[in-house]
Amino acid sequence: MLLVNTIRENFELVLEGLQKRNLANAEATLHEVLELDKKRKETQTERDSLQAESNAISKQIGLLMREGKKEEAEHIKTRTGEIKEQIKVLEESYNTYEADLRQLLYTLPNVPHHSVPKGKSADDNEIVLTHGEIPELPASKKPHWELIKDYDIIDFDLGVKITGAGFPVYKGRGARLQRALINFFLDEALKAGYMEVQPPILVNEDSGYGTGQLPDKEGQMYEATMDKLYLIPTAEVPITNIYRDVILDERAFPIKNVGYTPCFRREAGSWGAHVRGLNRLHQFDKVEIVQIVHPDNSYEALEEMSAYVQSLLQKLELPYRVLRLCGGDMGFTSALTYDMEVFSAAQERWLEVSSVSNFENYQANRLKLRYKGEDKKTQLAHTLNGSALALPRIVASILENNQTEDGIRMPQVLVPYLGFEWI
RNA sequence: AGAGAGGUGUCCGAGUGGUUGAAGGAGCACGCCUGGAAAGCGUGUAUACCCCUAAAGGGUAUCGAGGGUUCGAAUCCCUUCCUCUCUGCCA
Repeated sequence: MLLVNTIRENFELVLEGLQKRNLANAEATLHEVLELDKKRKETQTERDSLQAESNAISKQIGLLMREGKKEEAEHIKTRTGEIKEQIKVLEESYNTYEADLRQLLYTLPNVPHHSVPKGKSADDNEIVLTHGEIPELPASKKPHWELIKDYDIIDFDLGVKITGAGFPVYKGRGARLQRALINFFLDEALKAGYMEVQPPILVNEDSGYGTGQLPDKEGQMYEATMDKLYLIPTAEVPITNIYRDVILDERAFPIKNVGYTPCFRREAGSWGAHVRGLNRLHQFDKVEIVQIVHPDNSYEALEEMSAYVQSLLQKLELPYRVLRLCGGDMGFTSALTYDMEVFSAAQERWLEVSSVSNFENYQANRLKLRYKGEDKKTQLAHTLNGSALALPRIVASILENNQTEDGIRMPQVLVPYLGFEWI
């Protein structure tokens, strides 16, 4: 959530930023925010002074009662009646202003970093770099959805039987590959200084609001309606919410957490020609990294996270590219996002396997995640997160890129985790 | 799931309607004391919003959350969440 103060003090910058996201009516909305905030303040000032008067009278009554001057006390009481009426009216309009303001702020996405390119869709994303050789595959090359059948390692039909489409069953070496990747990712993160956490994979409403899945995106999440809980779409939700309503000591920075969780996404209406096999699932595994840092260091942290994710891809010997997302393609809450895409050589497509974002204080504002520095002032922290990594597309590209006439070669770095070199 | 107890500031802990943002203690910070430290003494030690601001200062709200009674609520009533103990069930 954007800060009203930021909007007031940097109106032009905020406006420019929102326009980069192609937000309709940005200027009018920002003016409305300031107007509502002004009314809110005026109402509060009025309400508070009446409340102060009322409190003073009550105090006086207390004193009179103690002195036994009952009649005088009764007399003063009559004055409080009308004050209370007025307070009630003001209170109501204050609440309305505040609710409207909040409602409006929820509709405003984060202001993009100045380096974010303009653009409307994924086509306008900027390719920052491309790394690695695209493998030459035998003429008999197959996409992963055929390979998994040939080698009987991932079974979509079984998943349909048990649950439904998009819930595959991993079997044998397929299951072991999953487990190896999870362990590899977690171990690497530990080496990079992250603390491992195992959060719940069901979250409550407050957590949904904290990281911005709610309101408006409940359609993306599976909901346990009886208990009003949501299955997480990403570990970002529970891990970042660990720090909801927290005031950190500045010395605790940087906070680096890593967690493995399954992720659940309804993906309503997003199925099409390009989502065969492992390209899009309702349930998938992901290792997520989260950092909470001092505002001065968040872009440094973003670069560090980007480099870290790239190091994983390099170790897995996968060709990849890094994109800087344009204003039109960036997530609602992000200020700057790098997407990492691996080349899956049989599909001949780039697949997004990680998205690393700096949210600056946008999430922190909703989360009330603050820190206290040497000057004893409490200020909003900056939050970042990234996938490191999402498994299914990594699996897809490993299978496709490493296929040979004799089987599928596993990346060397995974062999100690797998206990085998070939599928 | 049933019965009971309870949720107060960083922590422990008092407080059953009237200058209570909240006694007392611990911790922490700063200062004094000391050769240095401990002890001791002193001062300070929440958050949000608003007013006024150069600074200082002032106001409102917050004692799990929400609502109610009252001139006035940490204290009374209702709803709800959570924790603990016992019983039941169970990986």
